[in-house]
Amino acid sequence: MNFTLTASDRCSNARAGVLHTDHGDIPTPIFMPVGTQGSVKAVHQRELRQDIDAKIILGNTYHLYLRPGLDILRAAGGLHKFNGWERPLLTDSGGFQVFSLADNRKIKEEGCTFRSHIDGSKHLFTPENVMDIQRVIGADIIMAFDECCPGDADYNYAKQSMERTHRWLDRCVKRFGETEPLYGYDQALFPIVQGCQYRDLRRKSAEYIASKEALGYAIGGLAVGEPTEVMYEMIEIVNAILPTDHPRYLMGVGTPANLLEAIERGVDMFDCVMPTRNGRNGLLFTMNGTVNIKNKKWETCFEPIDPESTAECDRVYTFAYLHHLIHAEEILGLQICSIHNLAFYLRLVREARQHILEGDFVSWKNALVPMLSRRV
RNA sequence: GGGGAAGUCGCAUAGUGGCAAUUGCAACAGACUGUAAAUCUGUCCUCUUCGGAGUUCAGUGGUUCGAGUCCACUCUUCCCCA
Repeated sequence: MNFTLTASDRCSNARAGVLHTDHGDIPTPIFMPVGTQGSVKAVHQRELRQDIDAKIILGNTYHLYLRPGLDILRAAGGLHKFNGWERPLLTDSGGFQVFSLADNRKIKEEGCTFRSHIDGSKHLFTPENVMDIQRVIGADIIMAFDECCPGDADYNYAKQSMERTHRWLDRCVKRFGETEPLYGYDQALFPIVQGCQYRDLRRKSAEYIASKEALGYAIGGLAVGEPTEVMYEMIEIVNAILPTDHPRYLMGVGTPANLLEAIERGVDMFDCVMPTRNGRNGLLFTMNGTVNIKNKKWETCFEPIDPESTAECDRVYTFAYLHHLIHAEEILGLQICSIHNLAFYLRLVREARQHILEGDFVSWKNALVPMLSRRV
């Protein structure tokens, strides 16, 4: 795997590039739809390819390890074969579940013990076995096992957590180096910057992570409760330290405006459940702002959802019809909302890339951000 | 014609002397950021300065300190027998 930096914006830290993998090229900046359990919820692979043109999607180590389990994934020949997705895949390590399943886990130096949310059984995740599990899943990009620290953690906890994440990283790198891909194509390990909302910790973490000479670098532990401005500041601090010739991946972010602000600050890759989850909950992202399709005002709006969209459903179906489907709890409604939002996110990063190449990214972004944050 | 049962805030329900009144649905809003989420929260008689205030349980009248609840009559609906 390698990264080509195609263009750097003169007025900001925004960049355009291409990430080459054995499953195909990924133009950056890029948004990666989240497919936790080997499926992007409510969206067919056909739609991901044709309507949305997703270049890479995520899977999750914790969820796939619990179900279907490693025996099945190994027998299938890895996740690409199992779910029929022949483009690149990235797996998160379970570090986010250390945060989101806080009531069901215990962190120790060795690793983290989880109680399964499915059947209550106990499992131990260590940096070593998380590398082994991600070898079996077989994503093109795999993530270091970290702790995603809560946004309101105090300084001492954030420091301890960060230092432990660094020690875990060393063990991840060691194990990763001692093992081979199982299915005949390369895998890259991305380390993750932590440090919560503390400037000196973020700097320290970025320096430590940068010293690992990885193929890409991730920024974790943001958008977990801290103010948006703090998040932007942390991105600036970290990206000033991370090498420029490798992709930077901002984990779990965010709103359309968050994406553009982070791109301006030099981020290349994003993933977030927001387009799919909020879509299933009736929220549409558009160039004019957010639409709550459940609201009565859409009952009689017979305009197509988005005539400019790459997704056929956006051109064919109207707001009124979608309003009806969501109220009637028809599954098709969830599908249309999810496809629309993902197509919108991919269009947003595609346009961002185009404007970086054309050299007018900042003015384009500054005009668009206030629109994106409105409520329609 | 005779006998029986029942009418509660859109619908359906709870309530057997202290009640602006239970619960579900519907409706109307809001939240959601490396997915334990097709989930969760709020409002849902009227007004409100969010402290409260005012009118309610088919209708009318009565008993009672106090009635959705007890009594009388009226109206309406359903069931059974002719």
